Amino acid sequence: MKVLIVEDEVRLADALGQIMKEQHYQADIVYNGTDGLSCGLSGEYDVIVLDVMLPGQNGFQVVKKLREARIQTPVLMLTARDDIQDKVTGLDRGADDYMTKPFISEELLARIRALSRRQGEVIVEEMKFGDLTLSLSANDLCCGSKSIHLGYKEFEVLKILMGNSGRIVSKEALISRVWGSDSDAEDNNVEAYISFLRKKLHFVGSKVEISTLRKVGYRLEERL
Amino acid sequence: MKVLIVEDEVRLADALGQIMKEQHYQADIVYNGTDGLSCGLSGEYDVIVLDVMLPGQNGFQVVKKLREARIQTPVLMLTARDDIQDKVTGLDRGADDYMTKPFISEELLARIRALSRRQGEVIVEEMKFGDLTLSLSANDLCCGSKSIHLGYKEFEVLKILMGNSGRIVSKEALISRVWGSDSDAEDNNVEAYISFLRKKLHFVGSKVEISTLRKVGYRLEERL
DNA sequence: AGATTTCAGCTTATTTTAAGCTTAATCCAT
DNA sequence: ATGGATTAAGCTTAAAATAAGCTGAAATCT
Repeated sequence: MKVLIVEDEVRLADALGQIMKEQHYQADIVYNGTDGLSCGLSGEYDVIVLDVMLPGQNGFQVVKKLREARIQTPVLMLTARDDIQDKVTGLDRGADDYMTKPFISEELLARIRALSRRQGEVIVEEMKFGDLTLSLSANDLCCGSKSIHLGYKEFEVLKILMGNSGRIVSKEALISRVWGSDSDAEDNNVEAYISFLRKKLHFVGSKVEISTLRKVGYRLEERL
Repeated sequence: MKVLIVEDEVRLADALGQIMKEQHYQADIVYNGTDGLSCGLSGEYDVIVLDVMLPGQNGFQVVKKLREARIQTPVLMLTARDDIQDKVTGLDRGADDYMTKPFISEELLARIRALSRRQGEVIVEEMKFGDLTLSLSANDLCCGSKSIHLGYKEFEVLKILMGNSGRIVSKEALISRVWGSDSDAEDNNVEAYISFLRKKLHFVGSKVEISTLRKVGYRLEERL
């Protein structure tokens, strides 16, 4: 079991390293966000323990970039503040769990065990809706024999729509889940992506369409 | 689903009202503890969102009095401080959940859903009256095999009429709930929408009609 | 280069407004 | 009281105004 610890307070970082050692976990310690990111990108860890407040890049930025690079290593974020906004931001950016300081080693270990277990779960490879198949690993949208690649945001938007099979998803919900709940993205950003997606749905010849409910949101529907 | 919001910061209160509106929840807003208590005592709400710091009576006093009056409506308390003592006090006095500001709408909604679920209530997807069905997710009005789309305001007006099955609803009430209590909409606006709705009721061939009570208001009635 | 954001012009749906109309209530002279 | 005149309330519509949403192209990131 390999754990990466990204924590700038040297005393705490060493204490964490010590705790890991006692469990016979192999721990690497780095003291800033940039190093954390480059180590994390190697994909060799089973769990990453990541402080939010870091010199250089903060924890949110690190986890976001890791996820953008498709690194799925479970991340446990640490923060001094018990701030819900922080928590939501962290989880939105792709963190898997969240713990406020101070904490006791038992709790840390329990959470790390839980996260590493989660790795063993089956990972869904694709989502379906109507005649569409969305490949979650390749970000490809397929319909029949045709297939087209989706960009990151196109992919995320469609994934959320498909995940809510047929239910209405508001622009606000899409903004907070794709752009981040603290972002300043405007409605038009969503509109633009909806437009891109409609073009691609048409390209692959799907019967599925994104229907608009004015002042409410969007949802997937299958034309007959 | 009816939600009572008791919050003295007008901006926040309005934002909360807006969030509720987006979910098609019916929200009443009051700005002090005393009004909160008297509305809460009516027992007509599914959830009460109650700020702790309020002019007049504070949130703790309000929830305590509600419970003393045997009102069991779930209460979600809001506070600026993340103070464990506050939390304990609130829960001791009878609050059901507790959330610190700032928070995001997703979390608020999740907690409200949890509280209303606890009540045993299922979240309604449609409303019925006579031979009419109003789809709350699609804003569609159905009668038998016919169906027609309602615009946002048409939908809101009809929803309120249906929600008061058969009772009289005044123009003022419709204005304050559909246009907003601070709006300067005139009676004629309501009349226009009533007219639009009557046309649509006729179109779908419903036996339900909107009857006028001069100088009093409107109500739904079913023709025989 | 590819992804993303921004912006402007456009289309379409919703909302407001206002004028002319209908219906109901009130008043007043018979 | 009765019934016509007067007034107020409400109804209906078309047109105007506004708002929401769409899309292509340019600009900006990465």
